[in-house]
Amino acid sequence: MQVAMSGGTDLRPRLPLSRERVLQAAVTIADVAGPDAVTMRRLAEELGAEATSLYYHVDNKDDVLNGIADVVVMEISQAAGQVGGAATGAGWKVAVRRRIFAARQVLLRHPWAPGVFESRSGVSAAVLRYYDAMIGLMRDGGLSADLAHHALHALGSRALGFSREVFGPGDPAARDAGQDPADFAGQFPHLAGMLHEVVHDDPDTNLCWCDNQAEFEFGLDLILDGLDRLREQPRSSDPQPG
Amino acid sequence: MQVAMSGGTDLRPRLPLSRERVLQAAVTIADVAGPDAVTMRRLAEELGAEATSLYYHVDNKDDVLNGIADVVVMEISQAAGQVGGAATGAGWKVAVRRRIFAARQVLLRHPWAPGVFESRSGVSAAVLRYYDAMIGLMRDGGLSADLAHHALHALGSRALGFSREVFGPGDPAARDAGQDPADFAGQFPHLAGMLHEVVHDDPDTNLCWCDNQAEFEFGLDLILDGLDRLREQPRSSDPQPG
DNA sequence: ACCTGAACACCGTTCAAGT
DNA sequence: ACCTGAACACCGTTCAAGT
Repeated sequence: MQVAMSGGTDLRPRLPLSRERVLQAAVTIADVAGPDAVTMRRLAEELGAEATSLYYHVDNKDDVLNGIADVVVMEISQAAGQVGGAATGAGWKVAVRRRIFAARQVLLRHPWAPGVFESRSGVSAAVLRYYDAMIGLMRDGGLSADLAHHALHALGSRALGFSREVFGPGDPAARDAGQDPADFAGQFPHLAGMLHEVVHDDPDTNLCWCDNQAEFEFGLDLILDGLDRLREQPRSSDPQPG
Repeated sequence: MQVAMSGGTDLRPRLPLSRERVLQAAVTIADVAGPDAVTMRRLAEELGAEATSLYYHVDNKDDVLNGIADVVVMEISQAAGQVGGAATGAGWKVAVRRRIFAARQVLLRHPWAPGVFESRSGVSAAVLRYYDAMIGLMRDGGLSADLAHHALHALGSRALGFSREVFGPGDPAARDAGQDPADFAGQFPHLAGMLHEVVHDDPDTNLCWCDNQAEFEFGLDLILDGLDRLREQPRSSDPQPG
């Protein structure tokens, strides 16, 4: 029950550090200031300690990033585990869909997480657990082991609730400054034509003129429907080379 | 026709720097030493100059990364432009497929490029040009503007020839060291069961036991086939909110 | 066992100064 | 116009030393 009694500026009792506290602080920093703000020094400051003290509780910065990725994955697993249980037959699709949307919901709170996921190499036990449950749903729904395996690859990051968008975020049409916007239709005729027909002033639209949630659903359903079709009429699910 | 005449260690004529030379050097460094090796100091060393000199030709490091991303995108556009021209009707699918595989071929030479793409925000003219051509193929094939738009989102990074894999690269099943491999089947029963049925000792297999090229094709065809079906029998291609 | 301070090698970037 | 040198603020990480 030790309390810092130094009559200085630090009023907080200074809980002892721990791996969990370090990771939690890192998640908070990423949430409020973005992933680049997660530095060992900033982390230490947030915890009222010195940067070098962190190395007693974590291996290095890479360990911190792996750690916060896992924190989010476990949040995702927990949220996904709370949606309705498995269903048999065609119900596998809605069960998987629900889990994926639950995952997506978690990522809204941690928009930096996809970038950190993609910067990691290898796979943690937390991710394996998440995929294990998803495979279970698919197998219960009647997908073969082969098809479930292909399914995970086809879904890719969508299984975890996100997909990298082709446009942005960022300036919609021009990173190159010296570009004449009036010339847009001349330089990109098909793109301009498409946008002209597609644009709808939706409030949920982002900088790329698109409703990300709707596009995520479209792509996800395209894949899930395709998998369901293969479930019903399996063909050579192992593509021949050549 | 100036040549450095200093009788020092530097024998090379020292071409003057230029944005193009800087970007080319950056691509080379990334190719041989990975993207993290692309630092302003290393870049300068490679060019026989000082780090601070680079700032006369590029804005900052972000500009360098945007630049090398565009170099690769332009390589991709050129390779994709050399495959067979457009086809009408159902031929759109094979035309798009060929372009995407051409893109993928380029990325084999620059395996760091996907990571850099994903770290960029906004979209360059080079990317817009690439997508413009792809939209043209789709519209010629009979896809509506709306469907072509959804298609780009659904393809996501696959349009540029890559997809982020769920597993690795890296240690296949365990980033967490303290894990008993004998317990694998106990902790991840569905995963273990799936792998048991799926594993085939293919030489083209990577660390995740999977043939990345075959999985890429599977996922790509799933999406393209789904889109082609929507082309033939369009339904409400604009998903209703709620 | 847990934390600190000093120190090291390495970043990106600026700016006045050189040619 | 083009390049350099010194300098600054900031990294991740080590290690001997403190309690």
